[in-house]
This record gives sequence, C-alpha cells and structure tokens, in this order.
Amino acid sequence: MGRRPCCDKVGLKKGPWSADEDQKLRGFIKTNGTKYCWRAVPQRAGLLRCGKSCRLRWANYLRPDLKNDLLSKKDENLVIDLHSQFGNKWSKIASHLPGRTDNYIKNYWHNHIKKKLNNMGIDPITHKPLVPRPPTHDHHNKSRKELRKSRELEMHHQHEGKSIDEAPVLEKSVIPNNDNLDLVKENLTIDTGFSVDDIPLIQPHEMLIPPLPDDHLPSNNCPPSSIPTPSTSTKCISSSTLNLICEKLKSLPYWFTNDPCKNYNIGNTSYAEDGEFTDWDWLLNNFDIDKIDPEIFSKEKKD
DNA sequence: AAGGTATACAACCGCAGTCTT
DNA sequence: CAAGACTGCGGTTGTATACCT
Repeated sequence: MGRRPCCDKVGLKKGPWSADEDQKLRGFIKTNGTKYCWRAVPQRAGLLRCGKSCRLRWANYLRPDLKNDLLSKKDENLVIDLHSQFGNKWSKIASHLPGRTDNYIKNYWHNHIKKKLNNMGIDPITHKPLVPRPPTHDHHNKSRKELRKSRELEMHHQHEGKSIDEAPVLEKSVIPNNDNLDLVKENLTIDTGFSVDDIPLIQPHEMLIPPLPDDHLPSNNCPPSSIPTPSTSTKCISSSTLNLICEKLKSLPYWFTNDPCKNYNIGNTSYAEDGEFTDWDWLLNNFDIDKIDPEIFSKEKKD
C-alpha cells in the first residue's frame, strides 16, 4: 500500500509566496509556535497552501535565525571541505554553518562554488583535477546549456565510479588509466582544441601531484629538503637536477602528473587553508628523479 | 532596442526514515 | 507488527533578473 499524498492539492496555490502569505505564516508561527503538525497549519493560518509547502517556506526562508547574505571566504572554504568529505549531504554540510539551510547551501554550491572550482581546474564532484576531453562534433551542434547538462551527468557518473561507457552522455571524457593511456595521450596530442568552457584556468605551478606511495614519503625524521631513498641515505636536489626535472615535466601532458595510476606518482597532494596548492613547492624541494619510472620518458620517446 | 541565454534563487517533487496509532 | 502520518532530504524545475549578441 502506497503512501497517501500529503494533501489533495485541489484548489491550493503553488509557486512563489506573496508577502501577505508570508505575513500570515509568520504570524501564525509566532503565536502558536510549531506545536501543530504542518498539515494543520495552512487551514489554521488561513493559507491556501499544502502543509509541506508551509514547512519549506518557514524552514528555508521565514525562520528568524536565517542569514541571507553571501558566504564569507572562510565559510566557502568550509563548505568545499565539508563537501569533499560528505558529498551532496547538504543538510550535514548546513549543520556546520549556523543560519544556513541545506537548500541555501545546495543553491550556493551550484551557483557559486561549483563555478569557482571549475575555473580552478578542480572537479567540483570528485575534488580532483579536471581532465580535459578530446573535442567532439557535439561542441558545435549543442547549445552551451545542453553541453553543461551532459557534462554534469558525466561527472556524476565518474563520481559514482561507473565506467565511461555507462555514462549516457554525448561527449565522453577520458580518464587516463593503464588501459587507455596511449589512447588518451593520442587524443590530447593530435587535437588540442578545447571549447572555451573546457579550459581550466590553472597555472602550471598550481597543478596537483598525486601522492607518493607511503614508503616514498618523507618521514618526520628527515629534513624538509630531503627524501629517503631505498638505500636509506638522503639526497638534496641540485640546480641541474631541478632544471632536468622541469624540462622533463614540461614535456609531459599535464594529466601525466595527475595520473590516477600509481605508476607515475611523484609527489604529494594537499590543499592549503588559503586555497593554494602547496605540493609543487614540495616537489621541487624533495624530488628525486631516480624515483620516476623510466617508462614515462621511454613512452615519450616512443610517441 | 529586442530577443536569446545564463544565472541565482525559491519552490516543488518524491523517496525514505522515523514516529504514532 | 503493520499501516499511515509526518518530517527530512536531495534532486529537479520554475521564474525573475542580468547579461549578451
């Protein structure tokens, strides 16, 4: 047996609330509190709304403790951090921000934060660097709105851990992995024309570097500018090595340094309080070229 | 200036969990 | 224990306004 709808909806008003309706609801709650179940509220308050609509209006808009101003930079960072932990659990995120509702956080995410993260080259769903997609004819045939929609769907599927082929989208992104590395590289090398929306506004020094395997991470006993080697000795980087590293890295497509495969991990990743990525500094300070899989460079030569 | 498009926000919808009877 | 009622939640849609061509 299914649930009955909360009301028959016949003769009830829908859409935006008028100031008069707000006044009636506000006055009713002020006088009676929320002791009545919401189904009873519209009739008692003289409103032609369903109880659920009243509850939402009160919870998301009329409650006196709500803040309506934009989030501060600090709160924005908090939302981003919480979203990376909880995903789209808007109520959970909102519970950390007094005076904000889940609906407010959800809207704010979609209208402000998501765009900012995209511009920073960060996938707002996975919180990982965006991967550029080879262009398709769809870029020319579809409206920007349609493209955005299909891209959102696509990212959602990636977040759900589904394969690319499972995503019902018109343009497929390609995630580098052991199986398709060459294919990805080929696509990126042959055709680098992206739509304007695809270009992440990210500078080379802002690139994320995936984490080293634990046994390659510097231990607390090591000085900041050194890194343990398999022989347990430590090495400091020379300027010539640094130049070599830079030259080698410059020759790689940027996704190489973001490869989710562990084979090419050469750095550690973190996100600083002020929104700056710090690991490029770490990489330059601690990098040991001997630890790079030589196959990276041999692949370059082969291509 | 007008029409089209993008953006921001409010509100709705429907599912699911919890409570009540 | 089962069924219904209520509430919370997340996704989606509608709409007003701003912006662009």
